[in-house]
Amino acid sequence: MNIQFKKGVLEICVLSVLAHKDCYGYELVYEISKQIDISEGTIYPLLRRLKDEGFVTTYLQESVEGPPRKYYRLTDSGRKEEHELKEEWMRFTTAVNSLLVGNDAAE
Amino acid sequence: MNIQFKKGVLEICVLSVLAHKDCYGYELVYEISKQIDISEGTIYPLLRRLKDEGFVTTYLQESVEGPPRKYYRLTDSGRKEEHELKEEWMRFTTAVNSLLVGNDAAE
DNA sequence: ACACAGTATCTTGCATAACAAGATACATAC
DNA sequence: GTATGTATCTTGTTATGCAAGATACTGTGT
Repeated sequence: MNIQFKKGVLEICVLSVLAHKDCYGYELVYEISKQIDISEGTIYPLLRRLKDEGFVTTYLQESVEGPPRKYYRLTDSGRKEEHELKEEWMRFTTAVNSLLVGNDAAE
Repeated sequence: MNIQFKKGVLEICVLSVLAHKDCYGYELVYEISKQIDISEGTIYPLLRRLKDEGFVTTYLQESVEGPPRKYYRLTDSGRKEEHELKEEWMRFTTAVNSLLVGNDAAE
């Protein structure tokens, strides 16, 4: 998979999953990996950024299967960001596709 | 516009425009800018990479409006790359959208 | 002659984000 | 006590886009 394509997009994916339910990091990797390859070395720094920017808050919860889990929950600001980023992503892919298709049609 | 989204995508855009017609760098900026912001500091290094990788060849042509233009033409390898990258881009956006829509539906 | 705008190419240094690899630690099973 | 699965986090590397500026040719206005 082209790593470059993911730049900026994984952030929307994380926000989008969190808009559905609170998750811990390891769980997010599992959920997103159903569609897109993502590694732990990517998710944890990303989650830290989202917290630093105020888009998520965290809380710890114990687990019977291993060490305690750090859950992430969207803030209002995070919900707004999720919405805006998603709109921007849609605009962007529409623009790209019109460029690609436009040139396909002309071949 | 989110700069990160463009990572890797501008390369397909350039290849796709070149699949339609030979272009010089300045012209590519103009064509792609109709849909996506792109600057000259991006296009020239990108074109050099594409040439180093054997996806394009170049030829000079004089202009009455300024300095000579360096035209870029797709090679067979470049045409193949354009096709493969486009397919990968389609697969990627489908995967992302299914993640985003999936969570929209669950809200 | 001189300055300026438009056309055209190219380079340097910076910012960002994803990843591989590894460190750490808890729980359970063998 | 060793290995496996769960879980978090850090370090160093890599790739790409951008702003800013350098260079140079052509035509226009003064």
